[in-house]
Amino acid sequence: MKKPLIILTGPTASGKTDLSVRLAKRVNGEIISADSMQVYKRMDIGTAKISKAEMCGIPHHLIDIAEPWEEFNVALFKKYADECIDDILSRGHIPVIAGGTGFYINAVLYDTKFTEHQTDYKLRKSLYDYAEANGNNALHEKLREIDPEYASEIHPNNVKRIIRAIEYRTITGEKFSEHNRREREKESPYNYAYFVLNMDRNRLYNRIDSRVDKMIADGLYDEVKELIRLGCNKDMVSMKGLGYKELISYHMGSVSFDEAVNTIKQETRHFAKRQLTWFKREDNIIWLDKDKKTDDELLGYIICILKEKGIGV
RNA sequence: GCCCAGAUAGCUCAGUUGGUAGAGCAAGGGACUGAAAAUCCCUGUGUCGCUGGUUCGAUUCCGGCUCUGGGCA
Repeated sequence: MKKPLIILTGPTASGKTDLSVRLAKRVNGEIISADSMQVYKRMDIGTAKISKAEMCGIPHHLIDIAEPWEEFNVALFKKYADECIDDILSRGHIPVIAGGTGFYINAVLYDTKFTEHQTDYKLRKSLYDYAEANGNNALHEKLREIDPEYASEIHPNNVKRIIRAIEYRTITGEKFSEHNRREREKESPYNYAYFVLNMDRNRLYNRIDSRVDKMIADGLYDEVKELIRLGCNKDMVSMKGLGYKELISYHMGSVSFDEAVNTIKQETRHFAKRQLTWFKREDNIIWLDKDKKTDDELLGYIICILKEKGIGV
């Protein structure tokens, strides 16, 4: 008997948070956030983090679990999420994954196996320097020597990925392509329903623009200044978040305030598009069209599907 | 009113010594398995302002017109 799991996601600003709370209430569920930025404390405004009041008493997990200067990644997320799911099920509730990081969702949904090892920053740096000095193609060649399969899949300019593949091979002795193929073949251990919110592109973009304006009005810059005061800098993963990196640039004087805000809007629109690309290639997605249905109707539709699949309810 | 400079892809512009055009950005599409709000890849036909003329052929040269900047009165 597979464990039940509900996933509710969608591009940024599509209205996930609201609907997820209503859904959790309805099915006696608890929410696990799958959001690579909401895991960080002190980053509330820029990540559109849900407030205590908005939670309406529904337990939310994996929010505010790391400091912005701490390391966080998909492997840690997967470990914590697994623990949360077991805990929630053991108490007789249904786990509801809500959040926009498709990569994190997949890790849990397909039970991706992450080996026990630490990131090798020294190796990463030396490989990065190698690419700087000899060109991306030279680094790509290095990968081809140890893992020709992955090398032919990955573009020579995708230095970050190439470095990871070399790092993986160096640390584990296994080819990255082997690992990927093995994990891709996996079937989900869950009896799941994977819902993705979507709406007209222009409407989504307008919502993004006005949400960014609201973040600014709500004091996003003060939040960023406080993070800088605490020692955060642009090289930290947390500070690569939308809204943070741009306002750090403004704070350092490299762009005007208006330019920074416009860049946040632009980059967030690009991000939403990338999220949709991710969801589109997933199997078994159930699309929720916000243009054609109200949230009440969508909720009814979701419940209907959950009943069919025998999940909760 | 006169003079000058523009008018080319959604935007900013390049270009064609006359053979119907191309960059950046935007937009669209895609990849992704320990940085993922990251990283990376692919996609450029548009009455070349309108209208006459020269020419085998004009977006390109010439004239007129319209509009937009700037200058002079």
